[in-house]
Amino acid sequence: MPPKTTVQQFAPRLIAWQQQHGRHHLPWQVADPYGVWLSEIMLQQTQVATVLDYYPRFMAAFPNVQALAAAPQDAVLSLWQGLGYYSRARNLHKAAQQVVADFNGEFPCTRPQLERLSGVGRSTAAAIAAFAFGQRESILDGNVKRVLCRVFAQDGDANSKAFNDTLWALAESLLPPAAADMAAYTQGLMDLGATVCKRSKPLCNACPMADVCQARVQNRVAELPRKKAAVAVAVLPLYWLVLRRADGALWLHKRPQKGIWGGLWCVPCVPSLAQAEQWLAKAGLNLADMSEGHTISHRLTHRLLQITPLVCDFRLPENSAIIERDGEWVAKADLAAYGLPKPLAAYLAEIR
DNA sequence: AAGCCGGGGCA
DNA sequence: TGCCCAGGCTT
Repeated sequence: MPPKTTVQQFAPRLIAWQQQHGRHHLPWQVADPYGVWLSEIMLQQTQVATVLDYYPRFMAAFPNVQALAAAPQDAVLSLWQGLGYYSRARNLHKAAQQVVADFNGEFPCTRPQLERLSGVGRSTAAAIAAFAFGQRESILDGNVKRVLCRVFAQDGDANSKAFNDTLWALAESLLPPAAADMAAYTQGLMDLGATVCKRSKPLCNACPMADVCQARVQNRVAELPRKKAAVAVAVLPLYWLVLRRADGALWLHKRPQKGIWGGLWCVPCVPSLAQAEQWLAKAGLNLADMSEGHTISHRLTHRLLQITPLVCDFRLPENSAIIERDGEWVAKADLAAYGLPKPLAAYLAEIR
């Protein structure tokens, strides 16, 4: 049981702190639920600094939910290029169509209804409900978990449902009573975690909770929240078959919606030289036609891709089976309209 | 409950 | 290099 006084003081202190020291000029701090929703999706597992780069371009291209719903998926994915977790973009697009079709083009205002939208879970739904509609719903993201684990000295297995449920219950017990405070309160949770109660080197001297923070009292700030068990990083070889026409056009195909880089456009991609050979044979080519580029290391959260480009500058054989395949020649000038995996975009920029 | 999904910031 | 970030979906 957390100390009662700490629970009582949490919200008013946080709100006062946010108003004085929090962030107030982020471009998505608007009344428009569409803008709030877009920012929340972009900010999933992505830092503010990164989103600041993408959000304005996306809003300019799709200023409202109707525009987004009507766009082709590739237009959405190309604007998402480089942000990662591309299922977010696919779900975002789908959710826009849900809002238009199921909610008459108006965002729903309650958390349960918001959770029906693709890509919107409990925390994101709560954020939209709180920011755009003043609903008394609590978020629980990485920042909030860290703040709560410290202020209330919560020591548990971050992967366990039981511990997660405890944190949800704690978060809800802390909500301010007044709807009018929900925006500042919710923003305060995020701001405190991001700028003061940081993962490493937290600025406890600047923290409004310093005198009641149980982790601080117990001298356990550095050990809470407890780290998750480390995930093994698998090293995976990958070969890119870069087929380039004399005019510079590249052979690309749209990747399946599921799996890595889902829905993005990419050069053919195989895990072994044997499979590269098989693929090439169907296009009337073989490994001897390919020149090997330098290997690119691309690290994801849980895997390390070792990508070796195999490049062929060739004139397409008249009867090559490649023209029967699921893919197309893409002119250099048109590449910007195609969402590409980050390392491929970087590689293509490098070889021009 | 566990696995999957990108890319980047930071120490 | 390891860890984590305004998480959610699938199995």
